[in-house]
Amino acid sequence: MAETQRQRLEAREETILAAATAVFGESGVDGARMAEIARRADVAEGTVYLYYKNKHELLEAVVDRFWRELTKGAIAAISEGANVNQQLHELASYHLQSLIDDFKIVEITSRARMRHGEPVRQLPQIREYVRVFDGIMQRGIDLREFSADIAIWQIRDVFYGTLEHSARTLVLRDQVFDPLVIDHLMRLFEQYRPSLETDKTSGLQSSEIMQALSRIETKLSQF
Amino acid sequence: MAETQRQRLEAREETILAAATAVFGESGVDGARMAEIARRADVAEGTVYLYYKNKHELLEAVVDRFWRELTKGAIAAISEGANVNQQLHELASYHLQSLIDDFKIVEITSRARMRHGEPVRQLPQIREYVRVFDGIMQRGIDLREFSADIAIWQIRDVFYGTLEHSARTLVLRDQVFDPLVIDHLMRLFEQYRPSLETDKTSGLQSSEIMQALSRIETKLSQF
Amino acid sequence: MAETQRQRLEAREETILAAATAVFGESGVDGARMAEIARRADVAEGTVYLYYKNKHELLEAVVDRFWRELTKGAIAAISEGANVNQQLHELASYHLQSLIDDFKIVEITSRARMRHGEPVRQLPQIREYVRVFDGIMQRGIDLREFSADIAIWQIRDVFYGTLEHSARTLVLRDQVFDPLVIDHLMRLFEQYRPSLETDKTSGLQSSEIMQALSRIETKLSQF
Amino acid sequence: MAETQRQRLEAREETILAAATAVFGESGVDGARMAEIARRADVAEGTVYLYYKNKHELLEAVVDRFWRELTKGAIAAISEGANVNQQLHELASYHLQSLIDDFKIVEITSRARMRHGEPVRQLPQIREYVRVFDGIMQRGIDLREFSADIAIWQIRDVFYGTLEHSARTLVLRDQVFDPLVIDHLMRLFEQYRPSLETDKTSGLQSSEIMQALSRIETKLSQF
DNA sequence: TATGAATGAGGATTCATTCAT
DNA sequence: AATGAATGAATCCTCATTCAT
Repeated sequence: MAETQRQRLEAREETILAAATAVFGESGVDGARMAEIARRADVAEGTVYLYYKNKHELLEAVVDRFWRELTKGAIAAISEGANVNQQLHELASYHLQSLIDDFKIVEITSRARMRHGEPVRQLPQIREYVRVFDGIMQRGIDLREFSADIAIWQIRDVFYGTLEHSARTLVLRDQVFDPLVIDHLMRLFEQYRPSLETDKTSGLQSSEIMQALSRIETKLSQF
Repeated sequence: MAETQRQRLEAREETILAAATAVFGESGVDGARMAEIARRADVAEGTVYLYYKNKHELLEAVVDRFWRELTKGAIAAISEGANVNQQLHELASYHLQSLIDDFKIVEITSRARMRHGEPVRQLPQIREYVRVFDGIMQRGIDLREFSADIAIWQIRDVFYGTLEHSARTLVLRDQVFDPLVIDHLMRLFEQYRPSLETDKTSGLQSSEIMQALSRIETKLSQF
Repeated sequence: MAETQRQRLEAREETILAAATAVFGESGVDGARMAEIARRADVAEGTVYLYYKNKHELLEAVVDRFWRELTKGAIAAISEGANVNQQLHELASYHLQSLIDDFKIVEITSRARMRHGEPVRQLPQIREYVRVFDGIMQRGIDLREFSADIAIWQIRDVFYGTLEHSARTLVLRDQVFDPLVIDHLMRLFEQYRPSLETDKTSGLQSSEIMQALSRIETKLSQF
Repeated sequence: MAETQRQRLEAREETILAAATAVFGESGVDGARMAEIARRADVAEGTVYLYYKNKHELLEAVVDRFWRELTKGAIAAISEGANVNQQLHELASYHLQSLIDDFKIVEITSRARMRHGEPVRQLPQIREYVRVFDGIMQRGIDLREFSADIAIWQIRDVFYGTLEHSARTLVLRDQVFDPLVIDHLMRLFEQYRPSLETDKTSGLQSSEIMQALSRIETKLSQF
């Protein structure tokens, strides 16, 4: 009984959060109406305030949930056994698709960072999400797939920056996911690989090619 | 006399625009109060409406001016005689610094794109600004400093995306211009240089092989 | 309970409507302030908008109610069994008194007819009110108390026109109901009674001759 | 020169008045914009205030002019030598047509009567206009064309009330001048004629018929 | 006398939040 | 816990009027 009761509450909270996410996404922070959120969640206006103190806290919850879900999805999207390159490819694809789907929420995120008009450094959920990328990169370095002297934070800016900008471009043009974007980005990452002597002398036996082939094998082994 | 009169009007319009830019930048579109803008421009509220029909048109004017000025500044920042690499370096530095200074206006730009709630494809001023980058890249290709087979739009996403993301990171951490960001970005662009001699000797160029492999991977990932 | 709740809402709506009627009556449409209406109804400004979408809809409701009540009152004022003359007398008295009491609302009525700046032909409530007069007149014709060849719409203009003009005159002079006005109007209506016996004996009825002459005059005046 | 100067000023005043009349007529008192009036008069906004202290005084001037012109027109419309009936016919026709043309100004008249929110008894210009009707009626009494025991003010209410109401009806239905309205009204006035013995005994030799014939003769003599 | 840019008070309307039921 | 009617502060915009030129 108590269990059922609690479950009902949690389900309702989730319903409200989903409705809020949709409305914030469609109308932006200031365009979103608490009444509309309540209507979509099929609860009374006052009920929303039983779960969230005010509009800003609801926004925070929406943003929080969004990045948590994004993190969960990212982890799920990555093939555990795959090599670093493959994983980056998967993460990039997942990120680009997510941005295309929910660009508005990402834009809104900066608003949730505000506390009394002053910006808060960084949301912990985003830190968590970023950690997925960082983990892959670090593993790449550990596995000598990436040079040890790269600065992950710089590459991170390239990775997420490029994907965000690409997503915005695509969304503005009503276009959908474009694999070329991912391919181009991944090719860029070749630069971060450690330079091997063999690389420079031979044309075909380069490690790049070997790596690409290994990724393809990995992929094939998944069927 | 008539000249003086007109100049006074233009000066006043500029004052209002500057005040609006500041207030929009500090408070965002919906947070900005017309009364505050008027106060800062030291005019009556009604006066603002003599120059701009409503808040949204004022916003459009602000955004328009911002990108126009940005374009002017970018062109001025680029050394005409310099080589392509140097020009890109200059543009990147200028762009990063501008973003750090006026990040909010960039964020706000998307709001100015709205017409009757519906988004407009692209603002002509931004197209103009982007053309500066495209021009340099095209010149790079023409001068054989870049491979002829690169897609400028993809590189553009990397360039602007990385700088925007870096700027946001820096701003969030209250940091200032970091030359490392530029250096890293420029090193990344080495990749777009034409293949080296060794590549040209082997019948099948490694980059072509890489591209073919990439296409295969893409295809595979779609299953 | 639910009954009580609904009653409370209806009572409140009525209170607002009454307050609005008073304020519109005193200050005219544009002179009326929503804040003043709310104050008189003893509700918050926002509350008015829960019941009426905007000022114009409130005005429409006020006008609608006025004419409905007028119709109700007119029907109540007429002695059902009385002869046509008596009924007309009662209606005229009731109408004159109503106009003296609420002249401003009648004047305002034309404003409620506006939709998007364009006038609407006729309000259904007024049509309903006018039907009371038309009914009596028709009954008078049926009962041979009035000639069959009268045009009700013309007599209607005389009836309401005279009463309205008289009411305006009285109100302007701060005077009250004057039974002379009614008596005079009723005496005028004698004219619409069927021709007397003497008329019926002559082959060509004098009224017919008069009508023919009148048509000739009309024709002549058009040159 | 001084003459020319004064004429120029008077012409300008007249232009402004004409523009104001048009705008007040189209948009009503509160709907009328001083800027629009100035625009139509082809003067600057401030110039209007050189001629009229404020909007209300301009309104008063407009109404004043309207009724003055109406009086002038009415006097011109009446055939000096004609008999009373004919003159009433002419006045009624002129009044109905004027109302159809400028109904809005008549409605607006009541607004010009306001002084500090309190209504003023009656405008002198209207008194003047009404005198035209009264004069004809008095002459009718003097010439024994009307009974001596009628009350002119009561008949006046019938006359103007009927015409105003008819005009409103016609305007609302987008119709034009309808001679039937005048005919009906004039026939109603037969009632005010002194009752003659001969009237009641003979069917055809009634004074009414004679009078109508005399009106026709009058009319014909005008060609 | 004429101009028209500038003023700023005023008002309709919205909507986040509260609270009696 | 849930409701939704009520609140009223807050804000964009209009426009009659003024006044420096």
